[in-house]
Amino acid sequence: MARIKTTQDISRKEVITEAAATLFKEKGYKAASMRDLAEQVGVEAASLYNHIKSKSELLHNICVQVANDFWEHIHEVENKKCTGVEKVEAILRYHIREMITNYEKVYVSDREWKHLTEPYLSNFHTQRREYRKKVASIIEQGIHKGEIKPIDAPTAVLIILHAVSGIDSWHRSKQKISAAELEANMVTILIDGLRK
Amino acid sequence: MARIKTTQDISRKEVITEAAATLFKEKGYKAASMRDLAEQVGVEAASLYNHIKSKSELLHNICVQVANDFWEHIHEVENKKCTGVEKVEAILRYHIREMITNYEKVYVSDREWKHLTEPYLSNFHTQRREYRKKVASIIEQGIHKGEIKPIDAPTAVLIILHAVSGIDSWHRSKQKISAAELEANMVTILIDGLRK
DNA sequence: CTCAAAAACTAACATTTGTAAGTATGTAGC
DNA sequence: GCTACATACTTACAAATGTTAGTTTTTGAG
Repeated sequence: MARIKTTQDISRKEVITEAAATLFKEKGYKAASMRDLAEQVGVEAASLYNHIKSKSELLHNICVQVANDFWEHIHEVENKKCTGVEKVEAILRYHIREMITNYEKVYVSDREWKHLTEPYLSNFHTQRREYRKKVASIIEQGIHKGEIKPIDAPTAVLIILHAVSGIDSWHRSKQKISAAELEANMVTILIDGLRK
Repeated sequence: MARIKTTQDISRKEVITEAAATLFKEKGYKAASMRDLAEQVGVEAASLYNHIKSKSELLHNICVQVANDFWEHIHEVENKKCTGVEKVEAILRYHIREMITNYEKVYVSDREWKHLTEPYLSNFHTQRREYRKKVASIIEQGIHKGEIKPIDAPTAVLIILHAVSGIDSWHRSKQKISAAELEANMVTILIDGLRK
């Protein structure tokens, strides 16, 4: 009888969730079946239900975990004593690093959250909007202080956050530059684009 | 008996394709059912098959149409006599405008092409890669001529193209700035970020 | 070794899916 | 009005899906 491999640190539920993230990223939430997922962890589909409640719970857990990480981080940034540009740069760098180290989950949270069920869908949506407002507000402060060009803040947010999701292509790229170089390049282009 | 509304210029197949684009954008290709689509055009699901061959043909048509538009445009740009920065700006502006005027189809082509079937999937994938190479090559020329900062060109491409897909948020935004302002802001941030 | 708990299995289910076959209805030219 | 064609409808089906129920196997503590 096949068993889901675990270590002391990582529960079977976590193993399943990790595999789900990879699968959801590759095929999309809807196209990924529980039988696919079961095969990935080396077990029959029904066996998964000894560890999880439902498919949608998997997506939910992924999205919540990612959302909380970003939520926590932006609060730290808000309380920092530094310039607006520096704050934006810190946020950007965090997004880049998360997208590199935590790829599958961040990707899934970003592209598949539409398939969350209520009330989690509304919660997620709201938190996402709030997050963007926070970033926009930091940018606006920077504009007022003359550090940042007089641009439309929501547009800047949109550019920065979506640009990061392009790291997807970097992951798939054969001859890739290092993660550090990638980060440096992205910061150069985007932060210089903002700076006055 | 309900009938699909048409004008002289637009065939029933086109009506269905437009509705499909909207539906695929909202729910995702996999989650959008033919019964959903049928309801949208005011007809029974099976009736759609008098006009189309299959669900996947709809996605295929959408993706091909969008891909061809961009493909054609970049060839025009390549043959233009102007600086590299101007070429990149032209490409960026085209992307922005397409994302604004041709929203649903461009969005679907961008996010749902993974669900294309072979051999169309491979073709699309290849063309997409070639397209990005072309843009990267334009940027590299600009770097050599000293118009553009010495950055990693593929990274710049990734940023620009993905930033545009953020226009999605702009469409959903309640109190949006005008399309012209949006374009101006995006060009300011991104092109200034590239320029030396 | 024993035994309870954990984790796997098999079998089955109700739905939903894309689509085919056959039939009815609407429409346009004669 | 008649005919032919386009377009719709009804019915049906096979495959795939998420999930439950019930059973067997494995594991680890005493």
